[in-house]
Formats: sequence, structure tokens, C-alpha cells
Amino acid sequence: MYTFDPRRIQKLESLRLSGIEPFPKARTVSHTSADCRAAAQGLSAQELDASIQEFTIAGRMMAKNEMGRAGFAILSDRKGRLQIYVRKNVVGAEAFSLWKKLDLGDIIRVRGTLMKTRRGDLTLRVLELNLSAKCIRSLPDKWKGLTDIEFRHRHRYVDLLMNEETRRVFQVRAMVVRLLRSFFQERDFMEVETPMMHVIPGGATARPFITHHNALDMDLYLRIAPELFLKRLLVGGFERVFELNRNFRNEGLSPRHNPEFTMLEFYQANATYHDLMTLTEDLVTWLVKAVKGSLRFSFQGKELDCSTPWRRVSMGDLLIDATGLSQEQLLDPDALRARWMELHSDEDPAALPESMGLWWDWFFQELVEPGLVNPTFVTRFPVGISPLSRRCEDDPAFVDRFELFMGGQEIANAFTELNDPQDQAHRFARQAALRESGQDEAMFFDSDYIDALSYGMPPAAGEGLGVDRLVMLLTDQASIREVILFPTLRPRHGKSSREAEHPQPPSTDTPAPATRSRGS
RNA sequence: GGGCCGCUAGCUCAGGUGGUAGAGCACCGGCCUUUUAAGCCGUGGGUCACAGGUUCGAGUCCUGUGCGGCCCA
Repeated sequence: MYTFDPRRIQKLESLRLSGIEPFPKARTVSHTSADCRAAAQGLSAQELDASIQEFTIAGRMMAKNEMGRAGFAILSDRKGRLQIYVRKNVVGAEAFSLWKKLDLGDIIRVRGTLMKTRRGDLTLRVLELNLSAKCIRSLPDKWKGLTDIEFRHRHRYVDLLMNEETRRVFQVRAMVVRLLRSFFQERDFMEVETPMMHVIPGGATARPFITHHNALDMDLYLRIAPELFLKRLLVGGFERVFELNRNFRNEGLSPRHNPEFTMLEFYQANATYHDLMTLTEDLVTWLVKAVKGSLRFSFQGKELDCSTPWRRVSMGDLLIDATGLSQEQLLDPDALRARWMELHSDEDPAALPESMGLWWDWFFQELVEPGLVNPTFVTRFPVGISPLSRRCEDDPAFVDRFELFMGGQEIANAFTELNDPQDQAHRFARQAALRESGQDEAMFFDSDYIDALSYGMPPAAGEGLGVDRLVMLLTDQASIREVILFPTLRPRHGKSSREAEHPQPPSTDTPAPATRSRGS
């Protein structure tokens, strides 16, 4: 059952007794607070007083000053805030008694004309006042505001109605999504929607969520990436496709990871990853200019300069600098292991990687990634951690792939697509073997995808771009939870009492394998 | 997974060494017809996250649990 604040319930009753419905049906509104500001632009207090134009606006009452038979309040609507002024001899006794009963948080509708106060603040002089919806919870402290981060995330609606900055973050997010769509539509990419529920989860190395279809009596996986379906569309003749939607990865929560996150993926036939580097520069600089107004901006205290061309550097060169190892040592898992143990003498050697690719991944994430502040394309990844990428022409141990880093975090991941069905089958087999050995982030063997490639997929390049991370950069937020309206949170009260009384048997899960979750 | 910090009124926070739980805002009542965090007077409001323990006595000390934040892995 739910318990309401008895004082506010009493208030509802008293309003109803005096003939005022606390939750009436909507009445029309003619303007917004921004319209009022625009109408008053450049007008003096005298000119406003002479104006007879009426405005009907509605919004939430965020502040209230009562002064006997008059008073001020601040109304907040989707376009901002506007002060209103209520006088008993103007609105009448009945409306004024409603005014006196109004609480902070109430949503009201007012009709009136514009004026300026002695201090010059634009104000709506109210002629008519209606209650639109009653608020029966008290608002956070009007001066200190709402600061508790957990409360802000669990009750985002309160965060939004109290904090201008929170609204701004999500307005920027909406703008970014709109601009991304128009960028690709203008370049003749077709927006598509591929399955969220997969029989075989693929397209990334990550643990999936499992769900169940009752009628078919089968488990399905929430997708970890749309990649393999988008490439099937290349086979089908849609030569430029993109999808902007959610992926789900069954990993821990962190300031950079939410289990569901938004990714833009796009694929272009007859292009290579070099073409996508240029396209990504065009896309991101365009977005940064539109949102920030400049290619230079600060992110978490660091200065970012997005002027093109961006640095392009191979992963190997970065690792030579960061580890002090030679090119030959970087190819030798034993040398890599020895260097790692020099840096981490306390780690359990049994839990460390065995392949060169994973070693590169570990060293890179630890030593290189945080330092990549300005936009940087990192190229030439080891084939072992790139099971869907085309091999470099000059060295089959590496692939034509890049990741884009900005502000010390991975923003995008792209490669020239592997379209040789035999090579792809070999790579899947290798991944499947890793799964067998307990690495549950490794990929499944997807024979339907091999079927598709067997029909011939045009040479193509594809990219995935983390929308949440991009919005973090553009809004200067350190945590992904600040750019997701309703981030995943633990249940408020943890384990149920039943579970506490009857603990589950010990988990039979295998211990965590020697992998670290890939970015993005 | 580990370390540190936090959890007190609807909100923001005080509560040296253990001794009847406090302020501001909000809410309620009264005064005030251009306020600017309006002001003045008055009232009500608490399972001090939860569970144990030490003690004559616990918001305070101890142990455990939950939730959150930061750092590390």
C-alpha cells in the first residue's frame, strides 16, 4: 500500500470542498514563457504597461512570495521560467483564495499581460488563475536544490524539474541523436531496425542477457550488437545502412558502463576503414561545432582540440612507447607477461592472458587509453581480438581496424569488414574454441552468417559509435548515468527477506575468465 | 572483488570525550498590494538506514547487513 502525506491529502479535500478540482482536464494554453520573453524584447516598462496583449501560460510553481493581498511566483515551463504577479483586487476573491492555498510544485495556468517590476524583471500580471494539477509531495530545498546523486537517478523526474543543468544535458542528447540521423540520411544511408532478440548473440565480445520465449519454449539473447544483421543487409543489396538503437551487455556497472546503452552502427559498401576515418572526422567535428560552437572545448578539466586532421597511429607504436618493449618483444607473449608482472607483481599469474592480442588489449587499456585526450585514431589491431575484421594486406596477423579515442575513452570502433566466408568460418571456430575453454565473452559460431557471406558481401567498412559516450563528451559529464535518463540501478531494498532467510545454494558459475571487458 | 567515506525531519545539513534530537528551507496558522533565497510572529513534524552487541544509559562506541559515492583491481 501507498501512504500519502496526510497534510497534503487534507489540502486536496479542502480544495474540493471549495469547488476546485485538483486534477481537472487540460485547458488550452496560448504561449510559453519564451514567447513572453520574445514579446517583451526591447520594450520599456511603460511600453509593456500600455500593451494589452494577453498571454496564457502554464507551468510548475517553483517559488512563491506572499505579501498580504498580493504575491509573486515563479512559473517553470518547457522553455524556461517566468515570474507572475497576483493581486487580490485584480483576480478576485475566489481566485485569490486558491492562490493562497497553492504549494510549491503545483502546476497552474495563468492568463495575463506583461509588466516589469521595479527591478526590471519581466513579469506576467495575472488576470485569471487556474489550478492545473496539484502537487502533494514537497519539493527539494528551493535554495540548495536536489544534490543527492542516488535520489537524482532514482527519481529523475524530480531531478529534471529542479535542475536546469539536467534538462540541458538531455536536450543536448536529443539534439545529437537528431543530428546523427540527418548526417547519415543526407549521405544516402538508410535507417534500419534489426532484431533485439537474437538466437545467437554476435557482433561483439561480451556476455549477453538471456530471456525466454514461452510459445517457442526457447531461450533468446538480448543483442550485444546489431553488426551481423547489418552486414546481412549489405549482402541483400542495401549498400549503405545505419541503425541507432540500444545494445545490452551483461557486465558490471561503472561510470562508463550501463547494461543497456545506445550505439550508432553504420555500414558502407565499397569503402575501407580509411574512408570511415575521414567520414568520422566530418561527423564528429560537425556535431562538436553544432553543440559547442567551437572545435576546442574542455572535458573534465582537460582541453580537447578537435581540429582536423586527427592523429592516426598504430596500436603497436603506442605500445612500444608505453611499455618500453621492442617490436619483437611485443609479439612475444612471454615477454609481455614478464613486463606485466614487473608492473603488477601482486597479480595471480594464472588469471593472466595467453594470447598476444589480449595482452595488447590489457596494456593498451591500462597505459595508453587514459592519455588519449585529443581525437586519436588507433589503427592496426591484432587479428586475435578482431574476429570480424579484414586482415592487413601486408601482415595477416593484423587487421584494417581503428578505434577512435577522445577524452581518454573509446568513442568508436570501425574496420574494413571481413567478407571472405572461409576466413570468417575459421575465426568463428577459433572463438567457439575459446568459449569451450571457459571464456564466456567469446563469440558463437554463427553458420547462418557464414551462409550470408557465401552469397558474396561487397567489400565494405563499418563502424559503431557510442552515443552515450559522445554525449558525455559534449555535455562534460564524467558518468554515463548522467546522460541516460533512467540508468540501471540496483533495487532499492536489495535482497528480499525471503532470500535472507533461505539463502540460495552456492553459485555453480565458473570463475571469471582471464578477460577484461572491451570498451564501448 | 578490495580500500576509504557517507546514510539524522519532505529537502540541505549541525549534533567534541556516551546523558531527554537541533537549524534553515518546505508544510500549517497570523500580519504584510512590485517581492528578489522577501520579511515578522507562532505551531506541528523523527524507527537518527537496518539488525545485533557493550553500557545504568547509544545518533554517538563495537560487529554484521543494505544502499550510495570516490579510489583501486
